[in-house]
This record gives sequence, C-alpha cells and structure tokens, in this order.
Amino acid sequence: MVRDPSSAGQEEQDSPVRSEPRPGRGRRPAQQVRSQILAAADRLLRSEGMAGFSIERVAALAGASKMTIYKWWPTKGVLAFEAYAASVDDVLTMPDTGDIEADLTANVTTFVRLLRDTAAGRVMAELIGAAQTDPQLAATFRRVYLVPRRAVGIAALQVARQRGQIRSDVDLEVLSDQLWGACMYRLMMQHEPLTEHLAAELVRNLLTGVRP
Amino acid sequence: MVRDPSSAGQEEQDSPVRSEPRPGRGRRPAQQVRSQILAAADRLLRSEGMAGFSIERVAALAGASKMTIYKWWPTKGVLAFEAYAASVDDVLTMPDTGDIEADLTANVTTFVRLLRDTAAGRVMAELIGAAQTDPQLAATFRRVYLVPRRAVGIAALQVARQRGQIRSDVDLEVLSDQLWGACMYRLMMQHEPLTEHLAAELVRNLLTGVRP
Amino acid sequence: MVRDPSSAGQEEQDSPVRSEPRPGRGRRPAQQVRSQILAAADRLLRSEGMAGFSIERVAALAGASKMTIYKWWPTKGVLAFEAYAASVDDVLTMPDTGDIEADLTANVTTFVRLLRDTAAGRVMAELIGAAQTDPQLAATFRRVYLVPRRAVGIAALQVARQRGQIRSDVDLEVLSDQLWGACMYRLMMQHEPLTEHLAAELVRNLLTGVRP
Amino acid sequence: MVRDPSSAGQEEQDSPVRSEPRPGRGRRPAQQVRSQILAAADRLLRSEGMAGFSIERVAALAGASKMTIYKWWPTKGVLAFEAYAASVDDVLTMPDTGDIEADLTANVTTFVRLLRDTAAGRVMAELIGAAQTDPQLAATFRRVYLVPRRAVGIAALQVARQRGQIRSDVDLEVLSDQLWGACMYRLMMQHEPLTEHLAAELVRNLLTGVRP
DNA sequence: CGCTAACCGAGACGGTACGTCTAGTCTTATG
DNA sequence: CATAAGACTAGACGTACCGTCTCGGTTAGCG
Repeated sequence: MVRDPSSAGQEEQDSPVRSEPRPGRGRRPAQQVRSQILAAADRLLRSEGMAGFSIERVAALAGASKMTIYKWWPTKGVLAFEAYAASVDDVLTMPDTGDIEADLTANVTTFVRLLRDTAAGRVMAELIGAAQTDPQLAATFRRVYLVPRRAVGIAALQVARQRGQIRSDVDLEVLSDQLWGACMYRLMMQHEPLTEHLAAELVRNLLTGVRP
Repeated sequence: MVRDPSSAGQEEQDSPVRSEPRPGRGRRPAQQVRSQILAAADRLLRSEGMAGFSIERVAALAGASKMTIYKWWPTKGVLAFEAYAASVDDVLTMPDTGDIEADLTANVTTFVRLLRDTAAGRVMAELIGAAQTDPQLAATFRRVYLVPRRAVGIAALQVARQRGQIRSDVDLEVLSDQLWGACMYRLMMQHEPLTEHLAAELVRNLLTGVRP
Repeated sequence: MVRDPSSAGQEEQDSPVRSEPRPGRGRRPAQQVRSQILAAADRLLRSEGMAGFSIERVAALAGASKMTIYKWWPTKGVLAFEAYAASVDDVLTMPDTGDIEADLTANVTTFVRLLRDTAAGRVMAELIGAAQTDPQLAATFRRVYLVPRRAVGIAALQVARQRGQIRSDVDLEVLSDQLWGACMYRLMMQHEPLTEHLAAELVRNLLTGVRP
Repeated sequence: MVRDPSSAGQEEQDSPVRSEPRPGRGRRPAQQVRSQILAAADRLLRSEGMAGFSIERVAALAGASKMTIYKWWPTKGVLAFEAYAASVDDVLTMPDTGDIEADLTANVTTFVRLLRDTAAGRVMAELIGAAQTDPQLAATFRRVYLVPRRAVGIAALQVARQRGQIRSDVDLEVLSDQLWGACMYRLMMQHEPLTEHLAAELVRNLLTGVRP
C-alpha cells in the first residue's frame, strides 16, 4: 500500500571528491535543483517535524539558495507538504468485494494503521496544524491531498448506494467525514488511540446504526 | 471597543506628587498581573489570531515583563489557550428531553453554530493547529477543554444507553468522535461548510444507520 | 475556567549533559558587549578593509547578535569608524617653537607618515570613501574626527597670524585645506606618493609663495 | 563647456518594421548594446547615485543581460565611471592670457562651480569613494580622468614657470594638488562650502604666499 | 546564399549580507 | 524578593545583488 518513502533520496549526491571544475555556482537544471530541495525538505521534515523545519535549513541541507526556494514555494508549509507528498505514494485503495461493510472496514483499518504506524501520521497532523495559519498550505493540502482521497471514498459509497446498500437520502459527504474525519480527529487530538477496533466501530455504527 | 488597557495606561507621567522617575516597576499583586496578561493575550488572539500572536506583543500590550509571562506559562500556545479559555464560558449544555436524537441534534447544532458563527471556531482551530508542534499546549488543551466537554457528551450517551436507546455494545468514545469530532474535522479542513444540515445528518446517520 | 497553568511545565526534560549554566544567552553588561563588538570590528577592519567588512561578520567575530549591533550603530560605516576611532589615539600634536614654517612642516610630515606608514591611511581612505554614500558616517566622521583635528591646525595658524607671521586677510580655513587636505587628496587618489618632500613643499609654497 | 548627453538618447525602441514578438533576443551589434548599457547606467547613476547603482538594475534598464555587462566591465564601479565619462565632455579649458593668477583663478573657479552646481560633483565624489575599495575603478579613474586633467593644469603651470612667473624650484605636482586637490577635498568632506572665494584664495595664497 | 558559430536576452543558480523579528535567558533597579 | 524593563544570543525571516552559468534564439559572416 504505502510505498517506500525512502526512494526520494535517489539522486544521491556528494561524491566526496568533487572533482568537477565548478561545484555550485551558475545555473543548474531546474528539475535537479527542485528534487534536491524536495529531498532535503523531506529529510528534515521527517527528522525534526514542522518544529525545526525552516527554509533556511532546507536551503543549507539541499545546498541551494534561499532565493531559489522562495521562487518556487510560497511558504514553508507548502514546501513541507510538497516535499512530503513527493516522497510518498500512499495509495489507499478501496477494495470492492460487494460487501460494503467489509470494504469500508478494510480501508479505514489501513488508514488507521497508516496514521498510527508510519511517519505519515505525525507529518500530516503537523501539516494540517500549520495550515491553520497558512492559507496557502491549507489550499494546497485540500487540492492535492484531501479532495482526491475523499473522492475515492465517496465514489465507493456512491457505488454502494446504487447497489441499494445505503439509503438514497444519505449525504455521503457527511458520511465520509464520520469515517475518515473521525480518524483524523483522533490523530490530531490524541485523546484516544488509533486502533483497529476504532476502524471497525466507525463503520459498524454508521451502517447498522446505534439503536438497538 | 473593549478597552481598559487598564493599568497599562498607568505610566502616569508627571503626577506631580510622584517624583520618582520609574513609574511601574516593583512588585505587584500576582493576580492583578496575571489577569492583565490574560486580558491582553485574549485581545491579541482575537484580533490577530495565532499568527501575529507572540509573547513579546502580549507583554507590551499588558505592560508586563516577558520574564513574568515565562514564569507562568511554558509556551505561547498555552498562554493563548488559557487567555481564550478564561474569556469564554461557552457551556454547551446537553438537553435531556428523553428523545436522544432530538437532544443530540440540538447539542451538535449549537456546537456547529458556535464553531461557525463566533470567534471560537477560528481560535480553536488555530490552537489545535499550534498544539501539533507544542506538546504542552496539546496536553493542556486535552485536560482543560477536550476531556470535560467530551465527558458531557458521553455522559448523555450513557444515559441514553441505560434507557435502551443505544445498543449496549456500542463504544461511546467512538460514537462521540463521529459526532463532535467530525465537526472539528470540517472546522479544520474547511473542505465543506459547517451547517445545520450537517449536525442533523451526523446524528441521524448514527442513530438510524445508513442501510435502507 | 482554567486552572493551574503551572502543572503544564511538568514534563521536564533536562538533558543531563548540559550542566553548564548556559554559555552565551541572556543579558550581559552593555559595556562589555560594546567593547567586544568594537574590538572585533576593529580587527576585521584592519585585516580586510571596508570590503569584507560586514555587520554579519562582526557579529560572528564578536560572538554578538546582529540585533545588538543594529541597536547601537546605525550603519556599518559608523560602526567601522567608531571601532577604528576607539582603537587609536593618534594625537597629532602641533609643536609651537615660534617658527611657523618649521612647526607646520613638522606636523604635516608626521601626518604624511601616519597616512603612508600605518594602517590609518588605508582605513581612513576607505571610511571617507564609504561616507560618500553613507550620510550618517559622513556626519560622524566630520564631527568626531575632522572638526577637532582641523581645529588644532587652524588654532596654530591663528597664533601665527597674531604674531604677524601670516597676513591678516588670509582665510585660514582655505589655508588648512591646502595643507592637510592636499595630503588627503593624495591618499585617496594615489596618483603621487606621500613623501616628506611633499610635506615640506606644501608648507613652503604657501608661506613663501611660488612667485620668484 | 560641458554637455552633450547626445548619444545617450539613442535607444530607438520600436522601429515599426520589426513585428516579431521577441524584441531583443539574438545577436545585436556590439556598439548598439554597449551604448544602451552606458546610457542606462548613466541614467541610473544620475538618478540614484552609487547607492542604488547595481549591475542588476542597469541590465534591467538597458534590456541587456548581466553576462554582457560582465564581459565588458570588470566591476560596477568601472561601469558607472565609463557611463558617466561617456555622457559628459567637460573640457575644463585653461585660458592663457599671460596673467597666471587670472588664468588659474578662472580655471579653478570654473572647476569649483562644476563640482558645486552640476551633477558632476556628487557623481565624482561617489566614484572616488567607490574607488577606495575598487582598485580597477581607481586605476581607470586615474588613467582616464585624473591624469589627463592634471596634465592640462600642470602644462599651464610649466608655461608660467618658463615665463618666469613661478620659481623654478617649485614642484608643480604638489602645487597642482594644492589647487584642484584642495577643491576635491572640500567636495568629499563637505566641511566647508565650495565657493568662488575659495577658488580665488587657493590661487592667491600660493602665488603671493601667506606671509606679510 | 545558406549554414554555422559567435553572440545576445533572459534569468536561474549558489552565495553573502542586508535589516527585522521573535524566542527565550539573564541582569539591573525598583518598590 | 517578585517585578518591570529591557539587553542580550540565537537564528529565521524575506529581499537584494553579486558573479557564474545554461538555455534558446538570432544574426553575421564564412564558405
């Protein structure tokens, strides 16, 4: 599922010899610079979190100029997000067995584990945290991350509704927030742990209803 | 509007009696200083949000010393939270008519309106955002705000369960996060608006279940 | 509402390693900091000249913060000048033997040697150079250095005039510029060397006149 | 005397023939590029002085590439100087009436007025200022400006000496610095104004001597 | 007269320094 | 002795230039 965030470090740099005539100055291919910056930002983000994440340090780590970073990323939040997004490929697939409860439970369980067991949880929580005072990051996060992933879940719910497994008058947007949104809420508030039990209960409560 | 920068205005230059050059130095009653600081912090928090909120500015506004602030509050996040908490008294009462759906809908609707229509929404979102990189704030927020308010909701759910309106095997903690947590998620992500429709649907989905 | 902000600080961390009471932070005696900065600035100015002189490097050398420097010196030119001025004590005494030609020649010769043989020459030239685009430095330089030193020379000329050694209708300001100003001109243009011959000729031309 | 900024105005934008969307790319006649750069540099130098004069801005103003500028001028000081030199033609003629005092006074007076009443004064002061930390500019300034102009003055003094108006043992180099150098000194230090009185006194002091 | 090499504009790039801001620590003097 | 005042270090902020270098394009001039 989640995919190896390490591969971001591919363009491995630093032959310690540095025999090239000119090391740093002058123009370099934009894509090479971009990916070095993103790789450095990702490394920094994972090792120190958003606290301790600064454009200054990313520039130093990447061997890049601050100006270059400012040209391409409007705020440090956006940089952090893009660095993180570029390094992961967490495809939360939505299985389709025809049993909506099983499918949802499987997906939400995977989501819960992703948030709990990988760096993704902490990173996303901090990014959303930063987005509260960084509108550019908020917009980017919604556009690049939130909307596409919500779409996957809602699409599955729509299929289930067409199959008659969900009432036709249910607002699937709301339903979606009661599944994955509740997980995110636990991630950010940390008042209760993210468990597989949680995932199962989230789905069951909604499908069956909590009335006797 | 608010005013009373109270004793901040004390630097009575030339009261002809007091010939000492230093106006405000020396020991003052702790409670007076504390409340002046909290008042200034609250004013600043409401006018500029967490961006633009700094201990430096609070100290200047309150006519207090930074040292004093650091003695009482470990981080600016904690200060902001306590300042905000001290200024509000938003008791979200939980009605008890015996009809759990109506009671929950009323409560969640009020909660949605609070988040949407008052400063509380933005302030809380920013505080939770800051808490992602401020463990002290996170702990304080959970202890002082989250846990007591969750307790109110869960207590009502427990009553309903004892009355046989909710199945006995339902995890009320999870249920709680699917109601109020989903609201908070919308508040922070802003992908969809906070509406009365949302409040009603959150409750209905869970009580009735979404199956036909 | 809130309560006990103190307990928030419980999670006390203390890496047990750092037992030092803190090396650098916090307030230090102003005069100590000032003199450390001036000493560092003087060292830098002498070793690299005004090119290579930057507030950033002075701060690093002095172990001081840039903020502190900006609080006390308006421009780097002024800082460089004060650093230099604080480190020298070049009293160009004006002998008074009664023989105005001998006295002037002695003084101007000393001045020429100062400009030619010590760091003073290069430093002053670069400071005056910087003053051309730094009004604050220009003003400071005039006030602290130029005016007092001109006064010494002009005072000696006035004495000579009262003794009848200089015509009463001679503008001593102009005369002064033809002596020391001409030296400064050679210092800055470097079109001809600064020699003892120059000093003697400057004086002789003016006292005797160049007519046969 | 002065002027002819003539060739500065050459930048023919929009010859209506060229309809291509790209105006400036590709090879262009070297001389056209050079003069556009010099014109832009001169404009910038006069409007903002050496502070605010940067190769970056000249390039932008001239529609030229920084690379092109660096190919032809080693430092921004040299560029500024050549730009200024190319725009003026201030021939300070030396009259020859046979009366050396009158001739010198006329010339020095004109010089004083040039420094005081035209942009030349400020520009030259700033160029000499910049030259203190720019050896290339210093060398260029001496070679192109200083030496030729000094030669004119010294030649006139030599003629006067041959006519017996100046003693044969007078060092004309020194004498020259006591005339025009003293003016430059006032220009740069600004401790006293540049006046016609100054010009007359400079000459009289030297020719007559200041002794009674 | 067409091809190609020299040249140009545009501007990205690594750096250095700018001047400002805040966090958090520490000192002094007051009351 | 707790406080106000505020000086101090540390370090990030976002901007401006420097001088180098790459790219895509244009013309000049050679063949």
